[in-house]
Amino acid sequence: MPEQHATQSRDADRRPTIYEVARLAGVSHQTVSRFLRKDPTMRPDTARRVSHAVRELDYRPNLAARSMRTRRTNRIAVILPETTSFVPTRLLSGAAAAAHDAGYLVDVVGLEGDAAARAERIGALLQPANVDGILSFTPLAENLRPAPGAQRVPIVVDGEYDDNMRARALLADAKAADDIIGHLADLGHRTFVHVAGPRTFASAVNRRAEYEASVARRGLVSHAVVDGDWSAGSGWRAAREVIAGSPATAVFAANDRVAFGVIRGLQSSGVDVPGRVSVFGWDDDELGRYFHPPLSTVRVNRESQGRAAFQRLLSLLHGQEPAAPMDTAGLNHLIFRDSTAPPPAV
Amino acid sequence: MPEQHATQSRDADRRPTIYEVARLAGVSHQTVSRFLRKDPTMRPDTARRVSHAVRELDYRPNLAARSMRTRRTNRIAVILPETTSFVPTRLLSGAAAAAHDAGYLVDVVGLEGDAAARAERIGALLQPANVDGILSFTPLAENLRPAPGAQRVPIVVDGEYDDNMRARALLADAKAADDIIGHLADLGHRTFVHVAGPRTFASAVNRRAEYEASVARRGLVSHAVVDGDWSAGSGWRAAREVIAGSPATAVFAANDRVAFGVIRGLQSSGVDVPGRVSVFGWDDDELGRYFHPPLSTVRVNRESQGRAAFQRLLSLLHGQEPAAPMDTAGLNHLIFRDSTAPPPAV
DNA sequence: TTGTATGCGTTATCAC
DNA sequence: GTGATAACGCATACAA
Repeated sequence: MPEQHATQSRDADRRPTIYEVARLAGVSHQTVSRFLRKDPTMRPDTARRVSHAVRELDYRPNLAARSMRTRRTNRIAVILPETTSFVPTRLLSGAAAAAHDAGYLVDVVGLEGDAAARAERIGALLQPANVDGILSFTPLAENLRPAPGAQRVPIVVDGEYDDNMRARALLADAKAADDIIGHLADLGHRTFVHVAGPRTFASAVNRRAEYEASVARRGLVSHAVVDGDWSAGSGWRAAREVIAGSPATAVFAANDRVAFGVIRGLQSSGVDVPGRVSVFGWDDDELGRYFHPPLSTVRVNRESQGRAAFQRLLSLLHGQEPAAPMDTAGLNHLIFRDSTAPPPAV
Repeated sequence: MPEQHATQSRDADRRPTIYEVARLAGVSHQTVSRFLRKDPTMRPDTARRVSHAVRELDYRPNLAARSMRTRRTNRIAVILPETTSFVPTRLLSGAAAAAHDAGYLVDVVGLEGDAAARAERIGALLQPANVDGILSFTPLAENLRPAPGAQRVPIVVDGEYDDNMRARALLADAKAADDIIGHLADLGHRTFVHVAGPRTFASAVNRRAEYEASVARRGLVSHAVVDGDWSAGSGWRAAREVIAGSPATAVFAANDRVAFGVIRGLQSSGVDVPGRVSVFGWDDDELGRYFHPPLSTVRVNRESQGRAAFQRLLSLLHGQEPAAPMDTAGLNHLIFRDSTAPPPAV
């Protein structure tokens, strides 16, 4: 026999539903639903009664039930790169904060070590019924891309251009990378090395591409591009194995951590920084100010980059095209300190 | 008129449900449900037909519907400290990976700047109907603690002892902090300074408490405890304003980043490290190996700490008491490098 | 071994 | 302005 919602008291260990609220307020559950949806066609008096009952029972909506009916989850999934040792935390913070502000919950999904069971679970998660949108901070493998015919969940991959070649962070990144090379060239440098980040990071891939493009455009020489992994160790090794003793006089490091390793590696090889080799970092890690020498770098507002990424997703969710390319100024900002100087006189 | 699930074709832009699968496989939706739940009482032939239909339609379960019926969400919420500039990422990675392995999805919630709307949303999220458990990496304010009479969602606050005074990570932390003081005391140090982390981090609070307890136990002198914020800057300021010129000969920094600031701050004041003052860090940040001098520190496996935190939550979810205090060895490991040495001869 | 009926908590539709 | 009723997709109880 179907339980009568409004007449029978429910188990004590269960959260109240709109039926309990309705009973207490002396209205129908429907009216409670209206109240929760802030329906303006309610008599103020009724609203007050309902409101009181809601507080009295400390009612909280059941999100699953709501989502089942509305076909909206108010959730987004954020996909993180598989490198367990390095999470783009500012990006995540920014995106999560923006998502929360917009009323969205955030599911985080790591892509590390895809056990079959986890892959299946993630596959389920990324369905339209389970999540409204996907924000990825790592390039998506084919298996996660939308299936051919399937209707797709809106996806934004941070660090990839959209169909109209608009991606604020990317344009800013490209410009900054180009500016770095330009700055070093202006100082007189001709031969460069880039210590790159892992290819699972869109930012690393794009930075590397722009480095190569910029050097080529300017008729300079790229002595080498060394694969790195964001670690100081990779910078250290690049310094000792590739840079020291090479004709390169300027190094563009994928980030400050790598730059730190490069500097220390060069110093350990008796190579003066910046007397013999200049080093440029990226991220404006606070530590850079305390390095010896203080590190030239790029200040990136990753928080707002994360927020911007979510905003792009939000536009998609609203069915709008992402807004026109946003103002890119102020996102990245070059900071010149003592790790860069003119190359030694020939 | 109620739509007949099995007879009528549904909108093309909707994911298939078990009804579609059932129709294609020529069975009832119930049988499909059995298949998905891996019910062993199925005839292999039937299972094969269903399995085929599932793949054919690329069926994925609707998590909301499932959770509404089962009263389990298979989700946990992870609460992060409000400091937007610093997310305990390894902890998060470890916890998220463990959660995913156990079949749980992870919702991240930041506690930063609680606008009313966000607070409400978070309040909703943390209901039993919406999440099976809560894992917090920050001490919980009263407003988030379970209401008096309300049945509660299992909560684990990493860095807080449980009712039986068991918390693997904590015990390990306390031991390591005590070991640091012991090591420095063995070297001959008598007067100490601790540069602490922010009080919104349980780890910082506990580390500080253990520092004070250990110094007192050993009859040593704590010249000062300086409030810091995990930043190199806070270490730098502590060094120049408090440590340099003080009688302290040993500094226990809340983490490596702070330690780096302390070292550079001391050096900038003409104080030799470790000749005049020894500095001990915490975290074994890779950069510490490249510091000048290389940094003595504590290797912490934050990944496994995160995993352990989730395991404690999982025990609660299974209705078990958390297992007996786990082996604490191997979680923290002191690393002695050149930033610590005997104090200057008196 | 498989099928039928029903409820989970919410919102949408349509009466009144 | 408010109420009755029907789905949403799935899993459980029970019947066959």
